[in-house]
Amino acid sequence: DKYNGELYVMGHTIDILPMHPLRKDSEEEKRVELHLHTKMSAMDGVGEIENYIKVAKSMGHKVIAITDHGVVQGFPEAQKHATELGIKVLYGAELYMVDDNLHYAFNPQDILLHDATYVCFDFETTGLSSKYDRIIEFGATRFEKGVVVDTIDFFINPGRPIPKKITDITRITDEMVKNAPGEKDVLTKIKSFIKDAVLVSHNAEFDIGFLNEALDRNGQEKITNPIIDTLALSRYLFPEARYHNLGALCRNLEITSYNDDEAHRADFDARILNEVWLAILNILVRDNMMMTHADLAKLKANDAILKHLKPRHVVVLAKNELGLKNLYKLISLSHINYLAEIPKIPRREMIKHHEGLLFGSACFNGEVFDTARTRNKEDLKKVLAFYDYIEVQPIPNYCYLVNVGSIENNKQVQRFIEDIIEAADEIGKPVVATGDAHYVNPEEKIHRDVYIMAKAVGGKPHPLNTNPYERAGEVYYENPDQHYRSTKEMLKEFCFLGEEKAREIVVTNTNKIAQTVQELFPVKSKLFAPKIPGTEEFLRSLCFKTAREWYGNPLPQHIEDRLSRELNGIINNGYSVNYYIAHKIIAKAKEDGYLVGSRGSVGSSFAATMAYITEVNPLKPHYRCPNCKNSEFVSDSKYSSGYDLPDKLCPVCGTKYIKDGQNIPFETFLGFNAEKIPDIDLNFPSDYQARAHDYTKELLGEDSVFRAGTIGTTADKTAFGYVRGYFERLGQDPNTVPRAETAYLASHLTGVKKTTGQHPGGIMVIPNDKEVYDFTPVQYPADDKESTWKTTHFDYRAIHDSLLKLDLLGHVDPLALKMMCEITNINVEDIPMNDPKVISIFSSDQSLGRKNNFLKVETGALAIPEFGTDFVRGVLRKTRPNTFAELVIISALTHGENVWANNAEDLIDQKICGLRDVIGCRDDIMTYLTDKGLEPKIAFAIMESVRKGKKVAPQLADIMRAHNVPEYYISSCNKIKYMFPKAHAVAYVMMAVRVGYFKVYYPLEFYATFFSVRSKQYEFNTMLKGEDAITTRIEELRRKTLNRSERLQPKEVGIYDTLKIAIEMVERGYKFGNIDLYKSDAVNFTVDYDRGVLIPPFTVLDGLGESAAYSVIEARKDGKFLSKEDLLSRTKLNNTNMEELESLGVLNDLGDTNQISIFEF
DNA sequence: CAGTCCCGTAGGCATAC
DNA sequence: ATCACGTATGCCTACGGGACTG
Ligand SMILES: Nc1nc2c(ncn2[C@H]2C[C@H](O)[C@@H](COP(=O)(O)OP(=O)(O)OP(=O)(O)O)O2)c(=O)[nH]1
Ligand SMILES: [Mg+2]
Ligand SMILES: [Mg+2]
Ligand SMILES: [Zn+2]
Repeated sequence: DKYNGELYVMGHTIDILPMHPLRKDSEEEKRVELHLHTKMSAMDGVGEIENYIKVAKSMGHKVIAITDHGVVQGFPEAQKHATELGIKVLYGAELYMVDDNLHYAFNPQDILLHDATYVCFDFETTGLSSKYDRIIEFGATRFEKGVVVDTIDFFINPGRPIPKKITDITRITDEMVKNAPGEKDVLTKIKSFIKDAVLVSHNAEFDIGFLNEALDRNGQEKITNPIIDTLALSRYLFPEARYHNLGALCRNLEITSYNDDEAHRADFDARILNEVWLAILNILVRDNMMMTHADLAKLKANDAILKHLKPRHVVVLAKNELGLKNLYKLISLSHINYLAEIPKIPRREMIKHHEGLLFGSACFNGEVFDTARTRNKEDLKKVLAFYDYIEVQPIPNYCYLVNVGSIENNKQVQRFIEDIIEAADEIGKPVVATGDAHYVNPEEKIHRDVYIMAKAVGGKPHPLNTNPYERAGEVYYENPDQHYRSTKEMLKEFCFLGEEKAREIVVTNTNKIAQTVQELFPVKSKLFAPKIPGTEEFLRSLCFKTAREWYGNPLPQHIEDRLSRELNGIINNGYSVNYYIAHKIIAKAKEDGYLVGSRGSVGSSFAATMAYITEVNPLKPHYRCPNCKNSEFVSDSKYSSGYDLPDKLCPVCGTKYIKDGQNIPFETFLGFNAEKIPDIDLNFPSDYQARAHDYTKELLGEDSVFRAGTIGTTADKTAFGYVRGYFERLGQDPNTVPRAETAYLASHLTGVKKTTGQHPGGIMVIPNDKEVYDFTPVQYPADDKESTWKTTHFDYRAIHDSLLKLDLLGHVDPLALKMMCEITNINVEDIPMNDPKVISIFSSDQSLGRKNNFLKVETGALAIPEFGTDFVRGVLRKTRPNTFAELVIISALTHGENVWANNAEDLIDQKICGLRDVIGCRDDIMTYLTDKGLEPKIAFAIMESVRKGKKVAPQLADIMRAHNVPEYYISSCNKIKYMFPKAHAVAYVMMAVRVGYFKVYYPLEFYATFFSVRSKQYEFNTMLKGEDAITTRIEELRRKTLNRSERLQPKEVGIYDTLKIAIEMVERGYKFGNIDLYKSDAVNFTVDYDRGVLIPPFTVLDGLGESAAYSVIEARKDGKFLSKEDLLSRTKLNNTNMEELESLGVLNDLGDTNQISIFEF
């Protein structure tokens, strides 16, 4: 397209080709992948577990491991898809292990530190490996009785070229060592210098490793001198410090003689080290003059060292249920006790929890490969001993190290791999070839490339990025190949070992490991409900007590029957504790002066009504007498809500009847036989929610309640951003990339974990006889140690079937109602549900009494919760409801995709149904189908699948047809994407009616509350100016919505929403007053009854937030503001705030400075 | 007095009921 | 190009300004 530069393909005919075949594996005997990352490896894995499993199946693989970075959040999906395809999953994770017991001393001896003789020394070498590299310089100082008595420094010819990298660091060239003696000729010299002194080195394992290796090579004994490591001591002394190199240690010890120009030469470093050691020695013996070399081992480092200890990757696989639990414990410990930006786990905890687990040595970030790179075989074997099996990976997996120059070339990588295998063979540790897969197929490599290029959460570069700081001129090397490899591919990668050896590590050993692992199912389907002695009886008697208070004693038989039946279901299925707790929290909130809103399917339970958990009464429409407890049930099908019954006096005692009953089946909540696991939902005022949550800890104990966790992943918008960033960093303008390509790439980047979070209200309850680790690991949300809640590592869906949830949600409605009740002195319970004027606002705006109608509204539903949007008001306009029952139907019809639009609306338009016979809520489906003669359980199952947006299964649709369910009904079911339970609709209509009551009868209080708690955005100068200004602005914004090329910014949408309510208020004859330094509240609109206006809070101004607003309230308690200067200095207002206040005329009475102001007095 | 850190404010995004 | 589900919590980032620090 020449106009927009996009590439277009014009299709004339379309042939549907067969699916691209999944990859095969031509080897007969299959390998097992023991190291694999899914999208749950944050900002790194791009392979979908479902696809891994499908490809594994296609390749004939029977087993596959899942080992994400530090987490097990991929387990649920893995189990789901593996079960479907009959693949066995090895459940595990790749953990970050640290050694937090520091080795300050080697070869311990009982020598008094304060008067020992020391040799501080340092080597320069050709590289990091004591085996493959050589010493090129030795420098040392000898220190006796408080004075340096000798120093020494000389070069050693390594007999090989010095790598450029080393010359860059040390400034030592081949030329300088050319005439120096060789290694063999200097050993005696070194030994005679150090004699039997205590040796001090910075990173002793490195220096001593080189020395011993050299001695060994030349047939000499290793040294036995006592050794001190100042690197470990640096961590001990400065646990918070990030860096512990010699320069950093000098800065921390305030040693100033260190300088970068002379550093990294053995003579200089040895001299500095001598100073360093003296300083440390002073600190150590200050408290304990008698401290010995051996005593150093007893020093106990602070936990803060964890943060800066280098983590080593270790793969952990669960062999059985015990192992799974131990794995969950390790995951929890690392995310809670040892969290240090990343979840670390000390080796000792690994050892403690080893039972049921297999430890594998992981990738090049594991200690095995590191040891192979830096140490000799003997050390390597010691390291290998910790592991149950040893991993080696294809050479391309290590390319990062070669690219950045840490390893010379692939040949050297191969040598390290061979060394590892040789050492492992000698001590009988099985070696396995692992692929460390990060994506499924080779062509998906670019998806990971995009993530390697992207910044992780917190702005951190990906560890494999070869130009992490985006320096111009530096290279982004090609990233390693890490797709899911076939046996054939893997054998080829290891052909350098010879056919037999390759087969052993690729096929034989991986299968052996897999065989020692039991097939596990981490997602449990059995429910473990909490038990507290006495709660069942408490609940039963509470419910019957309320019932008798309401309906008399003895209870009418059908009420007694329903309550008993419900209570049996509730108690037998383990819900009594949750009912009990919900009851207690609500009682507490009320005691604390708060309202609690009802919500959710629990309103279908009469027992819940009786326990005051919901305001919804699910019984059939009825009257009951508050005085003599007489009740009267109404069978007239005209009334489907008790609130619509005509007023009536009790025939027995003449008292005005209470009207109630919504006709809701209990089964919507729990099913016929507890087929589903509902939660209990409650709407707490937003400012009370946290307290409600805290109270569960008090009631059940800290170890029994956990906030449900959520997993935040990359979705569309973020994915597009990453793709654009990727092209930008490669120097390409992302706007020149075809949109289709960007979209294609982005679509493959979604679902990758970024962070974790907290469920909006869900509190998971752990039964007393279980531990949380029986179900899930725990963590802090977003790994934030300051969080008041620990969260479940798995999200709610994964543990839905095994644990109960209390959903203590936040909502503005109860908060708003409380505010309105307080300023009007009205009791919520006294607000009628059938006030004709109030009900009329849902079909007409007459009762609002407005002078003008700029927006041409036809109903009064604006600003009524869940009814005030353009869409819902449109439905109201079309249906003009005038009963509570109709509002309930409309509530459900206007929530969820394809419920009204493309569905009920069409049926009504085509006169196939009336408003009262379309599917008007979830429960309708079950009731209707049972009436048609379907088995209740089948009717229930269909209801559940419809409300979840799933189509009715074909067999079930056939059953429906067999029972004469019309085709339109089936297709209506199939279109619904989501549907309210009736109980929820009732609860929400109740709230809407209450809010409507205030809107009709207490407009100023209503608008004050609306603007305080609902409005997201204000444009206060427009609001203050009044009707003309508001209508002009609305018109301007509306024109923008109609204009296709222009879109309203989110902020403008907010302003638009607020102005719509503002104009309604103004048309009803009410006004906004100005901000008043002494009358305005910090955050809420208040009513000025004298002037009949609303006084805005300070926060209506953009950029003036809560903190600044409250500071004004505080400051004015200390007396009047004398001047603008005074106001500015006594509050947290900033200059922009001041300017805005000024332009609104709020500061008219104030002079610029105090002098003038005093003068004016 | 410039650099750094922390706080307040706002907006974007993802997830959930 | 969205004639439509509405309302909630929470995490991350950017930015500007004041307090702190070398
Ligand atoms: N508007 C709207 N409301 C929702 C949606 N999902 C849930 N709600 C409301 C209505 C639900 O009854 C209420 C509680 O949600 P739950 O997830 O607990 O489901 P519910 O209680 O209906 O069924 P349950 O028995 O818990 O499985 O929250 C939604 O997608 N849109
Ligand atoms: Mg629920
Ligand atoms: Mg819920
Ligand atoms: Zn009576």
